[in-house]
Amino acid sequence: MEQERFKETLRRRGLKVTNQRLLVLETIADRPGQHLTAEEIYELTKEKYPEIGLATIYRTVQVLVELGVIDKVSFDDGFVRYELGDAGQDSRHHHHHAICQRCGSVISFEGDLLETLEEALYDTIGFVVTDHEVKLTGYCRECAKGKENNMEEIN
Amino acid sequence: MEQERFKETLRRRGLKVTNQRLLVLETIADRPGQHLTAEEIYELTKEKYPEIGLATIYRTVQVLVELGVIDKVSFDDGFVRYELGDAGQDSRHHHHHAICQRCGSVISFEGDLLETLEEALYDTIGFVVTDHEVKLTGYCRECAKGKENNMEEIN
DNA sequence: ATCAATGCAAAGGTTTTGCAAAAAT
DNA sequence: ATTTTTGCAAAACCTTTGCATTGAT
Repeated sequence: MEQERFKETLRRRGLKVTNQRLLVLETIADRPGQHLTAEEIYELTKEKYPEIGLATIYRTVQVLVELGVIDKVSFDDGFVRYELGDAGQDSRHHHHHAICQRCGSVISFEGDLLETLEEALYDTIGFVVTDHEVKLTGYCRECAKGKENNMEEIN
Repeated sequence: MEQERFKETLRRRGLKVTNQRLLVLETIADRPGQHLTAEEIYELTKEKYPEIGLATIYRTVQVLVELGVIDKVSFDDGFVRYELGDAGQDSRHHHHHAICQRCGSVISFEGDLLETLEEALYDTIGFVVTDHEVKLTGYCRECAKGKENNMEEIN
């Protein structure tokens, strides 16, 4: 199963397999498509392991990010958020976000149209891309509708 | 000159033209291509106006972002940064960043290959894109070189 | 004269750190 | 037995806010 691979990854790096690490990953893995803050991960993990501390959450997500198991994302709302990484798929990440600037909803979508850009970057300045993040801002369908009725607010 | 247009923008919004606002914008505008933190803007602006307070910097960059004069960017190093906006060019921003994960250097580049993606997003889910940000992570030429000689560190 | 903007200091919120105790190898 | 990890509380950090004063219109 998936968890065995994670334990193996920890051991390979000389890190210890702890209940806290397994549970934090489980919390995130059980909610694909969500983008959890440290505080949210803390509250959710406490349901299964009430004695866990917030500092452990911070230390654990740091480890998980370093291992490439989860990704760090930010939607500029003052919180750093974490989501399951799409590592292991085909070595590149193709997972992006569209953030509604009115209601704050986040839509995730796939797309691999950055490959030509990445090749060009390597050819011109020698930059080797290992990861990329595309963040689109705008208005989701609902809010785009509402916007038309509220032009005073916008301009 | 450029500054007149800024004063005009402030007035049009009912905001007052103050020395602090002019100087903060000048600090940023004088350093194209740099990505300054609030603290850096504070230190630099203090050279010209020693009595300015850090709170004013925070309040001013907030205004400048709202006016679209500067953009807020983050390279996940714990600082929010600001750079001159490329607004006014042709209504869309085409300015992106490649961040070296070893040395932290940031390379800015242009590119408008997101248009097809944005059209597709509108056609499929009705999302109206007003801005976009592309963040590439990887290794700059120098660090990519160094990496080959230091595989222990990486794996 | 009016109302917005500033500076300072204090408060706010998230994230990190020191350290002794507990757990994993 | 050794070394890492944890939990707690305190500290650090960036950012925001309250308020009296100053400054712009």
